[in-house]
Amino acid sequence: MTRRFDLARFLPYQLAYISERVSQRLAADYGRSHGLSVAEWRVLVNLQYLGTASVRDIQVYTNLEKSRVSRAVTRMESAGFVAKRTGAKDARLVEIGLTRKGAETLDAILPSAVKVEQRLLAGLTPSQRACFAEVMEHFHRILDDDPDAKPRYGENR
Amino acid sequence: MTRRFDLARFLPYQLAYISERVSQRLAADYGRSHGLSVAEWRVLVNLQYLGTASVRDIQVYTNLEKSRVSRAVTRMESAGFVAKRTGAKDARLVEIGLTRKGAETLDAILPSAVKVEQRLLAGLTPSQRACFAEVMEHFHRILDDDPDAKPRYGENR
DNA sequence: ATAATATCATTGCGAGTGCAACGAAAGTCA
DNA sequence: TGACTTTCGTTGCACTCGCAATGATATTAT
Repeated sequence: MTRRFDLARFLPYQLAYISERVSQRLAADYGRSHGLSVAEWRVLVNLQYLGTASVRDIQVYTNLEKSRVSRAVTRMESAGFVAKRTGAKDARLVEIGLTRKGAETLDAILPSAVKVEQRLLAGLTPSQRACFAEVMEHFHRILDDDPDAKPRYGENR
Repeated sequence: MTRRFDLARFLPYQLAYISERVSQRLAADYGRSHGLSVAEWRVLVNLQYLGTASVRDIQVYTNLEKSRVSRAVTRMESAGFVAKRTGAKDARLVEIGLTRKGAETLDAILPSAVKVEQRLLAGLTPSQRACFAEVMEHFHRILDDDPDAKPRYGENR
């Protein structure tokens, strides 16, 4: 019989919990006001960052399943946030870009998202922030060396 | 037009990413060997910790939707991991407990889960661990004070 | 050039999830 | 006691997700 195991002290659970709590807080802003899901939010942000991108580009950068990206893009196209067209140079790719409406929506959302992040980080000393970043990076490196963990960026590449 | 926004540097994304990566690594163990989902894993662990519990107890402790708990319990009952019976003192409650098979399964899984956690924490200095814990607690406190965030424990209580 | 292989995006399917509604069982209060 | 309210667990519904299979296009090798 394994010793008593307290989920609340279990690192993976702690990470999942804080992550979910922060994520929900964020969604309270962009979900309520514009009906966006997490996947859609990430796609939107990625498009602002890259300008134009294929499904695969977005998949790698946002760390979402490609089918999830594909569907998010489809939904957002119906909603008028993004425009899709077949790749000019490579017809397998899809060139996805923000519409004016998509850009405006993002501009309306981003400030509050950034504010949430700032509130979370405010009150932390520089050394605390640095330490936190170190630890996160440490976790990633451990997983990088673990053959049973998913590679750091996307499923491939 | 908001300034270029790099998702990779965005704290909520970083938290979601590390959480998901760790979670998947964990599921690689208990999912592959025993076909458990995250919800089922949490329920199992909780039952070992509490001995016997109601759906509500589990919901609060594991931070899962009550319907999610209810269904996880149903699935695990079919699988023979847990036993349900109507509450003796309060007939609204359900008394849920591990079966021998459930306990044995958990004992088979727990060590590898603990090892994953230990590998993640190994190599961190005591001050790094302390700092990390501080920062996590800090995030929670910020959210505790945020009316738009979900309360820290469950939806109520 | 042509056949074999690889890459990209979409979709069908089964399963899981959140939300709201519901029924059953306490609890409350006059 | 009897009406009203609250708590607990389940379920219907619509939706999303992951995975594998598919079709289309490019790339590579013979």
